[in-house]
Amino acid sequence: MPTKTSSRKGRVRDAEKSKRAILEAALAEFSDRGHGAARIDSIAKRSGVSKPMIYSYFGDKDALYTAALREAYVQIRAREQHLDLNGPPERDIRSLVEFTLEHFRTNPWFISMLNTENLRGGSAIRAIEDAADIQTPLINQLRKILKNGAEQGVFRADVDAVDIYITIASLCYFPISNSHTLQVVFDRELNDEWLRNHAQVAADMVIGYLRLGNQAAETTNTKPE
Amino acid sequence: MPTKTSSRKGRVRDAEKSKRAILEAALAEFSDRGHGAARIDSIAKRSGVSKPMIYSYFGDKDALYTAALREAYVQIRAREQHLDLNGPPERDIRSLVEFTLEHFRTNPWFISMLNTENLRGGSAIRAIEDAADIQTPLINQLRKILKNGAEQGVFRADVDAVDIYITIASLCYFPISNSHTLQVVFDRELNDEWLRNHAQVAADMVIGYLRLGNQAAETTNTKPE
Amino acid sequence: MPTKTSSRKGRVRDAEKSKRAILEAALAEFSDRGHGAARIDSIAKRSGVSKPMIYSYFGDKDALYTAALREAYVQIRAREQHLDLNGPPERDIRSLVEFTLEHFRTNPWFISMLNTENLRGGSAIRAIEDAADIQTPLINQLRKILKNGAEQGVFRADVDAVDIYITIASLCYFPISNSHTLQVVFDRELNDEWLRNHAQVAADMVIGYLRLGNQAAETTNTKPE
Amino acid sequence: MPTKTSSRKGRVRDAEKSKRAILEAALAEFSDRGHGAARIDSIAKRSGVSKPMIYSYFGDKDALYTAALREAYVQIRAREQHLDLNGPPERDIRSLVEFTLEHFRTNPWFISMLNTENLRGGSAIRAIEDAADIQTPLINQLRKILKNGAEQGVFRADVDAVDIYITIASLCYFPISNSHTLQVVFDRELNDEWLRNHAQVAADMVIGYLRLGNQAAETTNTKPE
DNA sequence: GATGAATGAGAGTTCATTCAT
DNA sequence: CATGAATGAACTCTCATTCAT
Repeated sequence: MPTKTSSRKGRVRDAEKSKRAILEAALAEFSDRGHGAARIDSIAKRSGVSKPMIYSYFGDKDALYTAALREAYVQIRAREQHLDLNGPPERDIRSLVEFTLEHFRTNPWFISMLNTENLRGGSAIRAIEDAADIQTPLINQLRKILKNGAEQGVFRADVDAVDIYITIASLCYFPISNSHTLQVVFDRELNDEWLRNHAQVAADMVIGYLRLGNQAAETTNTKPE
Repeated sequence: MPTKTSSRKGRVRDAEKSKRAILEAALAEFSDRGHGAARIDSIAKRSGVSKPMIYSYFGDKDALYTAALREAYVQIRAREQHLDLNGPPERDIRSLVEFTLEHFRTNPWFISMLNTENLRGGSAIRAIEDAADIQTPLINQLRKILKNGAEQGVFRADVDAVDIYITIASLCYFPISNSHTLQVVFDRELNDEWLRNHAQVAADMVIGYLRLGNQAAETTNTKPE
Repeated sequence: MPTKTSSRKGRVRDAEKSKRAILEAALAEFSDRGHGAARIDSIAKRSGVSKPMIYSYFGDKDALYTAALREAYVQIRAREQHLDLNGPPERDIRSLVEFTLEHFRTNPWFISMLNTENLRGGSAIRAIEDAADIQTPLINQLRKILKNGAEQGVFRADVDAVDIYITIASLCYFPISNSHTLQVVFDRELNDEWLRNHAQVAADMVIGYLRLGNQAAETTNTKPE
Repeated sequence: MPTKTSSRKGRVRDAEKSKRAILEAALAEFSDRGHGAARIDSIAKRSGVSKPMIYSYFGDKDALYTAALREAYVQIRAREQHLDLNGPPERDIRSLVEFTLEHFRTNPWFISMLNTENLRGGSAIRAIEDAADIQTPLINQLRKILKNGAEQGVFRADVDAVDIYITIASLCYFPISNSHTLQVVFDRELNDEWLRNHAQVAADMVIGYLRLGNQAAETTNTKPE
């Protein structure tokens, strides 16, 4: 990684630096405005790099969008690396839920990118070769917690980490991703306080479900006669 | 192509018919492709109405989009009218969750519209005057169930219907709205079977949370010291 | 063919008229500058029709180019309709040669289009469905003359009209199509006088070849031992 | 990739080598794609020389094109040097025609360059100072043959070598340069066999014209009364 | 009132050419 | 010198919107 100093006038002449600048600008632009409304011109301005460089480095708008989507996962993963949970299992689940919600709350561009991509049918994520490798580390943390909980006899053992992660993500993602419509339709402010409280509700739900002896779950997980 | 009558009432009905056709075409187009990629031309073709008519009836693209968003709520509300729950509260919650998930699964255009609108910052939904009035009837059903449950002593009484509805919606919405990315990142198919099972898990969670004597909730709903 | 009168300001609002204007402008532009250097903007200006109409009517630049190429053949064919030869066969051949050269000389855009197309590998002409139908009427005239000549015993009977036409076209086309390079390389002006004389030389050559009893031709048409 | 020597001569030779590489790449590119579609980038890649070098050596695209056009003549002249005819005049004319057609057939880039240049109006060829000096040696061969033929009494003496050369070139050039359109319009394959036969027809025509006592020529080479 | 015809404004993309190391 | 990095200018093509019959 050669750290060439940048020349006067802001023109970089350092391919790696320019690529990074473009990628970050693209991520910002695509998450701000979505794929359709994003403008290559705007990405050029945001990044301080001219349009032809963007095309030279990334190909076309779709390829740049795909790269930005990948970058969204890469960045979110990096931010998740700091989490390390070592408390009692129930405590850890609660922390994980809190972290997840806070994570989404403070990185709304990630939600934007995911929503944009899902609206577009997932073609870009499917084009990312290492997409499965890129999956959030949260899932690994969760796996560990569930294992510990089961070994300690506080959690049931018949649950799948991915399934549980999806419920946690659901509870943390939706109120943020859909806050605009929810606030208008329910005439209620989903502010930080509400979200903090919601995290506790979500944690309660998940923990309640994970506990052993939750007879409701056991009897109803199969369709009632 | 019904012969246009020249009577005043005939004209009026024709205008209404055109408006409806446009609205439905717009809803289809906007939910299919999002706001940015939606084409007025395509809406004209889908509806069989000429573009100038569209402009004369609705103003411009944004206004048409707003009307289509409103129409999305109106249609989804209509589809929800059929639900009427009268069983025991826990059973009713489960049915409500099942219905909600099924509802989202079979009306993906609604999810598309909501995601599109939230990505755009909610300006359109805020421009809909009667947005609060068109809120989903599900919330009313839920209110009734919670009241019954509390009166019958099976549910706690300190919960808010909107809050609970949001958790239900979260659990039912996210795995569908984000299915493309989830499937790739977790390399797992979120097919109908998975969703059916997920509905049970979601119901278990919500019911577990609503039950009286849920100690986890009691001890953790307040911030830890 | 509705001949709607044009409105003020030159805006035509007559699809057929606009199409014709575009086609003629395109033919002029493509023959003036070749495919690569032709500008849609310029065609818009030449035709008095806006760019979007061009795209709406013809698709894209390549399709427009193909249409212009076809138009070149159509127009040249129309101009050739006037020729009707009824003299003695030798006289008719000479007239045909003179006409052909004059034809190329006064319609240089046709040569430009053909050269452009051949440089491009012929993809457009192959895309024209009725290209074979469009072939120059000169060939039919020639066929008639050759038949008469053979019947009257002045021409040999073993020649093919297409082959002969190609030699006539060669002799008439090349000195015009390549006049720029020829003039510089041979430092000689290929002006109208030269061309007029050249037509006689060409006619002499062809007639000489067609005559019966041309022993040289007979003995050499097969490779010598 | 020969190690560059640091000696003066080595440098010079490297520069020459680069120039040659560029010239050949440019000739290939310009004849492959025409002036408009030729890419400096592609020439850089083909030649293995960087773009700034190309500009430093040749100036700009047009200058490079001009140099490539000159190179085309130089190369074609070199290839023509091998021809040396010493047979009887009629035989030599036939050989010259055969050689010319074969020459065009096997060096289609030359035809491409000439057509491109003529489409562009000849500005580049006029800018080549020594263009008249690089004229094809074929003309000199022809001059010699005509002189011999006249002296031996087999050819008329009143013909001009350039004029005759142009007719020969016409007959050999056109069926190759225009093969794409001819094949489609006449639905006939102008393959190597056809071309071989065509060379004999062409030779017959020219020889017939050159022979003494060609009465048709005598009576018609002057304007008819 | 209804619509085919029309376009201004702007988007993505390309390429000859130059900069700066 | 030699070259990877960079861009201004221009081109093709699109689309929301309006005109004129």
